[in-house]
This record gives sequence, C-alpha cells and structure tokens, in this order.
Amino acid sequence: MSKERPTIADVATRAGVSKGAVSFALNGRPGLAQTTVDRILAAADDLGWRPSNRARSLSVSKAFALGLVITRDPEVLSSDPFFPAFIAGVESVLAHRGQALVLQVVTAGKDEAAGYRRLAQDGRVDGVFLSDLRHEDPRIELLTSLGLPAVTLNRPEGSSPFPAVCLDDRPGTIAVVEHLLELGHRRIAHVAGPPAFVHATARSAAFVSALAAAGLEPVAVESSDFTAAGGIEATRRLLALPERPTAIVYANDRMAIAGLGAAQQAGLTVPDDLSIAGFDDSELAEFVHPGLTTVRADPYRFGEAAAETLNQLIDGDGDVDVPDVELPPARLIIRRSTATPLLEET
Amino acid sequence: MSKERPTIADVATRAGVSKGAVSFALNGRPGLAQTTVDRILAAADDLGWRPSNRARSLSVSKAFALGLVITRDPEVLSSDPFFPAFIAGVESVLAHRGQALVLQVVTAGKDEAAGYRRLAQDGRVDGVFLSDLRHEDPRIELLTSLGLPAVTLNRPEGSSPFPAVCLDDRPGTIAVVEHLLELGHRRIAHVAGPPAFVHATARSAAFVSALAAAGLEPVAVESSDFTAAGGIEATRRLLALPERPTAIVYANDRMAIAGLGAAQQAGLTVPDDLSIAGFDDSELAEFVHPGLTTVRADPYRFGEAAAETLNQLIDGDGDVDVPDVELPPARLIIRRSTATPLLEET
DNA sequence: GTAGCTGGCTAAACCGGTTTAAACCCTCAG
DNA sequence: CTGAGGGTTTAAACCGGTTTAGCCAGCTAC
Repeated sequence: MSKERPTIADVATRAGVSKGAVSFALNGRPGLAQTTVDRILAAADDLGWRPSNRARSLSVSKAFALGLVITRDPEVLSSDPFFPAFIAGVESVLAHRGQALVLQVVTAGKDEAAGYRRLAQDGRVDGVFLSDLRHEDPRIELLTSLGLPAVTLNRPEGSSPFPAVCLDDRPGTIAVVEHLLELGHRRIAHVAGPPAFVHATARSAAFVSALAAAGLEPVAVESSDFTAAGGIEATRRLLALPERPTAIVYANDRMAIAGLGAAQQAGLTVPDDLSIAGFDDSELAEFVHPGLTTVRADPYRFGEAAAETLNQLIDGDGDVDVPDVELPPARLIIRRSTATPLLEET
Repeated sequence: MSKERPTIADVATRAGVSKGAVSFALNGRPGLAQTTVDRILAAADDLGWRPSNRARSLSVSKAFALGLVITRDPEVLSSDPFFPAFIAGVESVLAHRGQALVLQVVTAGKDEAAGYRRLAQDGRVDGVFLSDLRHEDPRIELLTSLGLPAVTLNRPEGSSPFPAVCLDDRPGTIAVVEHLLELGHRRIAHVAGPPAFVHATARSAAFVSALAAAGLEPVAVESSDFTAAGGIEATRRLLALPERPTAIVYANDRMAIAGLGAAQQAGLTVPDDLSIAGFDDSELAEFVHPGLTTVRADPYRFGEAAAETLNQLIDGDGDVDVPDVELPPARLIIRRSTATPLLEET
C-alpha cells in the first residue's frame, strides 16, 4: 500500500518477466505467448498500474496532446460563441485517447507566431488547430517550417499542406438573403467581419452573390470587426444612409444583437422598420427581443471532426494522406427579427 | 545545420565539459567557475539549444503546466464571459515561465471527478484552478486525496487546504440594490443562480441583506440557472406576480439580457415599467437597448492572480504557506436599464 | 611532508517508459 | 547428432534532462 505509484518495473517483477515484456504486452505487440500476456495484464491490473505520460513522451517523442492557439483580444474573445463549443467537441475525442488539450490565448500581432513556436519547440503538442484563417495566412508557412502537423478549420486560399475540416458558411448566408428577398426586401445591407479573415469575406461574397442572383445590388457592405461595438457603429452608418436599408445581414450574432440595440435606440421598430439577421445562433439570439433570425452551425461537431482529422494526420506520421472533411452546412433559423418591410416603396 | 535539435550533450561537448556541468550552468547553480559558466552559456546560445520539456518533466517529476477543468454543458458555457478573460489572464503569467495551460471541458456529473483524476494521474499538470465553487464541494476532498495542488476561486465554505483568490461579489450586488433604492424602487426581485454554487448564494444573500438594511423584503427571489432560457422563465414568473416588481436584479448578464427581452415581449418598457440590472458587464451589456446596468469585475486580473498564487504554492512545494489574495471588488456600472419607476404607488 | 579541506568538475545513476539485438528453448529436418 | 529455424523472452541501450557521489588539484595547517 505504498503511496508511490507502480512503475513498469514493479509490474515486471510481479509478473516474473522483464520490463520489455511488459511493454510489449501492454502495447499489444505480437511475440509474446498469450499466457504471459494474460499474466502481465493481470499483474498490471492488480497493481493499478498506469503508464507514465512523461516517460512515454520522452521515449516516443510525442506529447499526447493537441494545441489550440486563439488569437484574439480578451474582450473580443470574451463572448465568442464558437470556441467553447468547439473545444468541448475536441475534448470529446481526446478524452478517449488519453490526450490533453493545450490552450494558448495570445493577443494579435507578434505574439501569435511566438505562441505556435512555443508549442512546437517546447514539444507541448503533436499538432494544432488552425482557426480563423486569414488571407495569405502566414501561419501555414510558419507551421510548415516548424514541422508541426495541423488541421485548418475551413480551407485556406493558397495551397496548403494540411488537411482541412470545412463547414461552409455560404449556404446559410445565401439562405438568409433568399429569406429576406421572399419577404419582399430589396434594400439589403451587410455588416461584414474584418476582410482579413477568410470566413468573413466568404460570408460577404456569398451575400453579394445571392443578391446578384436576384438581380440586385447591396445597399452597402460595411466592414466591421465582429465586436458589439463595431456592430453598433456599422449600423449607425447604415441607418444614416440616404436610402436606408430595410434589412441588415450581419456576419455574426454579436454585431447583430448590438445592431438591434442601435436600431431600437434610433427609434426604429424591428422587424417592421428594419429586419435584422445574425450568424452563429448564439445563446442569446433566441432570447433577445425580437428573437434573432440567424444561421446555426454546429461548432461541437466541428471540434470533433477537427480532432479526429488531426489525430489521423498525427497517427499516420506523414505517410498517410488524410482527406478533407466536409461538414453539413449551417442552416437558417427564422425568428421574429425578420419580416415583410412595413413601408413598401416599390 | 542538422535538422535535429541539439541536446544537452551537444552543448557539453561543444563547451568541453560534462552534461552535469551544463545542467548546473543552465540552472544557475553554484559550484562552477564563472568562466566555465560563461563558456557553457555561449555554447548553448551558439547551438540554439532549448531544454526538452519532456526530459525535464521526467527527471524532475513536474509537468510545467497548470490545469483548468470547466464543468459545464457546452451550450451553457458557450456564452460565458468569465472564462475567456480569466484564461487570458492566466496565460499572461504562464507565458513568462514557459508553462502551458491544459484545459478540460467536462459535462456536469460523473465526468467531473474523472476529469481531475485524469489530469492528476496522467501527470499532466502541477496544479489546478478550482472555479465555480459549490457548497460542500466534493472536489476539495478529491484534490486533496489526489495530492494535486489547487487554488480556489473565492473561498469555499468549509475549511480548505488550498489558498483562495477572492473577488467579492457582494459589494457590487449591494451597490445595485442601493442604486435601485435611491431611484425609488421598493418592489425589487432577484433572479439568482443555482443555489448549489457559492457565488450564486453569495450574491442572493447580499441582495437580501442590502434590502433588509433598508427595512425591506424582496418581492421574490427566483432560483435560476445562469442561462438565457432560465432567465426568461424566471422573468415570466416574476412578471406574473400579483405584486409585480418594479425592478429585477439578475445574478448575471445573460439572464438579465434574456429577461430584458422577455419584459419587452410582454409589452413592458424598460426602464420605465421595469428596471433591470445584471452582473458581469459582458460585452453585449453596453450595447443592448437599453444599455444594461450591471456590475463589472476583472476576470483577467483574476486569472493573473490565480496563476501567480498557484505557482507560489507549487514552487513552495508544500513548505510555504501561501496567503489568500483579495482582489478589488466588482463595481457598479450604471446604464439606461435602471431608472425611477414610472408608476409610483407608495 | 602529510593530512585535511575546498572549489571545480566528471562519471554514473536515475526518472519510466520503448525498442533493438541477442539469447534461449524447443522442435524438426538432414 | 547437429544445424536450422521459429517462437519467446531478456538484457541493455535509449530518450534528454537532473542529481548524487566522488575524484582531483591546489591550498592551508600542523
């Protein structure tokens, strides 16, 4: 009943074999008689033996952990609905395999590269998730040069050596626009995310093309920054337009909810005077007044798929070609914030 | 220019000394001539040597990592404003010391203990943060038996072997009540968090006692669950009361914002018909309409302090008595959602 | 002149696994 | 009877650090 946890040597002596044999047995490698394997397994069980991650890490040069670097300012990150659910999905995969998730939150800028570099050089992780892809994303080259396996969330623009797990934002965005068109809207504006982000431009491109398909042009496309404060400002600019839009499509819920507040503060009634749609279906979307029409993806599933793909890549050890994964696209959730515009002026 | 990273042995041969000497020099231990130390340091520098975390972990039996277990359902966690900022604060401390943060998101219930157990038994971390303390929290005993150092966020009820980092919620709550009393409210209700949580009951106790100090009793105290959905329901119950409250104090912003939506949907004007106050000052609080009166803490600073305290505990190795830390209390942020009640009926 | 001490350094064990090369045992063929 | 060969098992090296015990040179003390 010693306090010390048993090592593989303890198991070996108890089973009357060598360390090596124990290692073989526990890793299910061939070359041992079945009776011996059973005896070793029983001994390990009796002793309550659990392998030491540290020793294993050292000898096989693996960390048994995956990394996620989140590049955001704390206050922006603060109410992001994506990452918590994504992380939960990742963990659901890691838990089975005894892996851990190492998280790094870095502020934008120089810190970012340092964050990945640290994870790689300290050997903390066997691979990382690459989220919030940007155009000409420097991280792809960085990770290649660091030799750190990665999975990208959605597909980067240029060629990428990494498998991608994709959840297409465009169908959802298009569905929003079509929904508004059906309601009779013709003057529709968009509040986009920062153009540096691939998913931000993907959404705004989808917005524009959906309108174009109906022979329309956007009233305006405002670039914003995914924050509530940014949403407010963009909304004010849009509402000040001579030809005020009857509907605004936001690239995320936070900007949309803030925009909703701004519209109400300006004396407008949503949805009568202005229809508003978001993106994410964050928790509050359903409960603000009026309930926010939005687009729902499944970040939990996203996390699962990303973790599985990254593990395939790591297990394959460079030899296997891991295919991209396409997740079911986000879909439209219609609530009360969108309706037929009250003051029709065709 | 080999691809392999240099080991301590490479440094040793280059400096013409033994491995041990290199180790001594790099850890700044006495017993080496200054000239030798300089030579070794120069050699290490030339080679771009960085210590292997894995080897160090194995030989000194440390993980050089801290752990955070978040026990929440993904969708509840999803819009929590506390953790992201808290984590950022933690990281700001860890980055300097080359430590990593290991995150585990577990669903409530059996999983929780397993989560801590895994972190401990796999030797993933040197200590953990204990957040969302509950009454009679079983985790304190669990961690004690696992021998895992910890820091509690706020002080648990019973005796605890762990240092506590505290941010008192009560002054903020009291300030909210006093603010409402000054505005002339007399019928004030509270929507509390789950009574299992220490911080939930702390806030509701502060609420009740602040009213009592003015010789009043709460109209009602509804127990809810910190979610938007729960906030909606609690609000509906309160609004259905024969003696409808003129103000509702919520234990967090999410419930408050949802409650705001519920009130508006019920045809009430906030703040004229009903004043609403939250807790957290989450990003959206400022931007909903009307802006939410709330209480602002500093989760980033909380994270910093918790990480520093936990590291003191770990470095002290059980010998040192680490003092509790008291952070500046949360303070009231007054916005438009609170005002003098319109229909006075003294 | 030798014992004793001390500062400076090395060799080797150690952490707890994995992995390789070799040894062992047994059977069967030549 | 010997050699080959296959199935089992072991001893030892290895991963890359830390740490302990001990060696050696030079100085002081008696």
